[in-house]
Amino acid sequence: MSEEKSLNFIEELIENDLQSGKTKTLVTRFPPEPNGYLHIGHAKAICLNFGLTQKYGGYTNLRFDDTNPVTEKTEYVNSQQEDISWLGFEWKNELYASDYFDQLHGFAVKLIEDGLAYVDHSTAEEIATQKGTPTEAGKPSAYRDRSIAENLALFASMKNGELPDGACTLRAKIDLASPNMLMRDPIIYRIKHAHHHRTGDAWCIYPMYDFAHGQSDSIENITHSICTLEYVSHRELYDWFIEKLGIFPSKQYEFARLNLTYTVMSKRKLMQLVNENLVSGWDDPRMPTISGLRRRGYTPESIKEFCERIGIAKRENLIELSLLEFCIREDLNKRAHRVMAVLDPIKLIITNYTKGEETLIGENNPEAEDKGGTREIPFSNELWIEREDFMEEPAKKWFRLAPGATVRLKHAYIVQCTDYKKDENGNITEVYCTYIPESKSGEDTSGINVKGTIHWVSAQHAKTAEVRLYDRLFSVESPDSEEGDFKDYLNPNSMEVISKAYIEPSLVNATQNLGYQFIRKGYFSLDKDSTPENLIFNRTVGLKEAWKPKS
RNA sequence: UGUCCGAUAGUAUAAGGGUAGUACAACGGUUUUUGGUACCGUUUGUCUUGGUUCGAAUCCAGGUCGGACAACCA
Repeated sequence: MSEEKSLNFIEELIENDLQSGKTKTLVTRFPPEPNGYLHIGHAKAICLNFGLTQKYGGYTNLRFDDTNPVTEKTEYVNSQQEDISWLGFEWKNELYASDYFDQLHGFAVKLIEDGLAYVDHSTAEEIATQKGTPTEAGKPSAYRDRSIAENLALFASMKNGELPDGACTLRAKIDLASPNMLMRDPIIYRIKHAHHHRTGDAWCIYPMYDFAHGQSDSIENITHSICTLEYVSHRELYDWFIEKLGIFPSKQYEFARLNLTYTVMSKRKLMQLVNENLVSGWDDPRMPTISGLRRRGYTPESIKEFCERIGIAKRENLIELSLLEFCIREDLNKRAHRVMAVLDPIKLIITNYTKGEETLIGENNPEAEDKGGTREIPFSNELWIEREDFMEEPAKKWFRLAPGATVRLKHAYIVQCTDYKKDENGNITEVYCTYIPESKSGEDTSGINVKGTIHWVSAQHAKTAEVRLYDRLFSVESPDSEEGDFKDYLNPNSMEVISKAYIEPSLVNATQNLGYQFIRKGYFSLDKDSTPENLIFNRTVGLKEAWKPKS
């Protein structure tokens, strides 16, 4: 019974630190920059950071890494908080790197006083060329050896707004010959006369990421600062600042970020899709954003399960979208109510049904323990059925309707096709059947066995809805690694809108809190823009398809 | 040409010197009033060359391949 789940490398590290006493209380943080919406890749990091402290005790802070006022907005702060909460995680403290601007400024002054930082008036281009290349050492700036007093005065005038943007920067004095480019006197403060979403106009100098992140971790006593692989080379700098400043030694650990097939994950690219109106917004149901997935009908549980299954490691990875789809199907299979909707209708007329109409009862979910309760489904002699459920000349192993064939109408009777009509273009318009009265669902005494069951909606009782069928956003597995512009690989069929689908009447009471399975068609959820007058359903994911007709 | 990180089925992820396992995918079957679900089964793997060892995915050395690093972004 003790099937102990293997630990990922970060859990191993933490268990060691806990056992050795190096870590007393585990403290992690999730540190988004509020310059975009969170996506499924962030969800992986969120699940990791919050999951770790849930598992081992301790707590997780939410800290906005807001050191670049020109790209950051309160709108993003709000959306990011909403997404994390929706996933079901609670942060201990809501913090901002900007809370530490005073302390960070003090750290910079200390570095100057210790002869470890200097004000550089070189231009950006000069700094770039002086930096050398990975195989070639950098050269010192002409301003590298200014006196401490001069640096202090200059930094003060930077802070006091006496200099325009770009006039100079504050640089750490480390090692221009380091094989690690980040150690070649990195810029730690730059002048930006910009309005900050929280500090307003209090500052005109802002710390760089490398001078803010580690120190913020340290201020918060973060024990394990977990980030993605691209920060590996920053770790040396991270440790250097902490050591020179003599502050709490937070430690940084890196794992491989999530990549998903048929999508892109960089905030820059997602922003492009939004800005160029290639999607309807950050929460477009085709977007890999948390808000997009939510609108698409994904549940928090399914996303967390996905993050659990993909694992944590240091090797680059590209996860197949089918795994995400598996996770949402698995979850929705347990909870979604089954209903009937016809997306591409043709009429089915039952010629021997003389009762006019009757009310049938259907279980909402055969997979749920209580069957999800029941609902009433009106039945009559004229129904809408799916165009694809009738074949004039049936394929091999065809279980659905065809001339002479019998099928079960879900929750209702067995019918046999007697005739059909076509329009001048050869499209089927009507299918005629006779029904077998004693084959009623639940009280079938006909003794007839049919292979196929199809869904339907009573024509006179049907309601209508707009149904949006979503598919993968890109038509290639890895848009990032294709030649040219990633936008050239957008899937032109990523959204198909069915403006008038027929739905069973019970769906007028649909809510956004519940997923629905349109029987045999897939899982759907009510869109946030849906109104009682104009119902809108989004296809979350199709059902797994096991059969495709072969000529 | 430098430094750092990595390499296990199609995709992910375990095995921490002793039988290469799990999930998704694919394929086949049983059940089924959803061609869904559930259940059963099948196929497919340790980058390479040496070394250490009774024994190597695991330890060591070389190679190969992939990724990261030269923003006043994070």
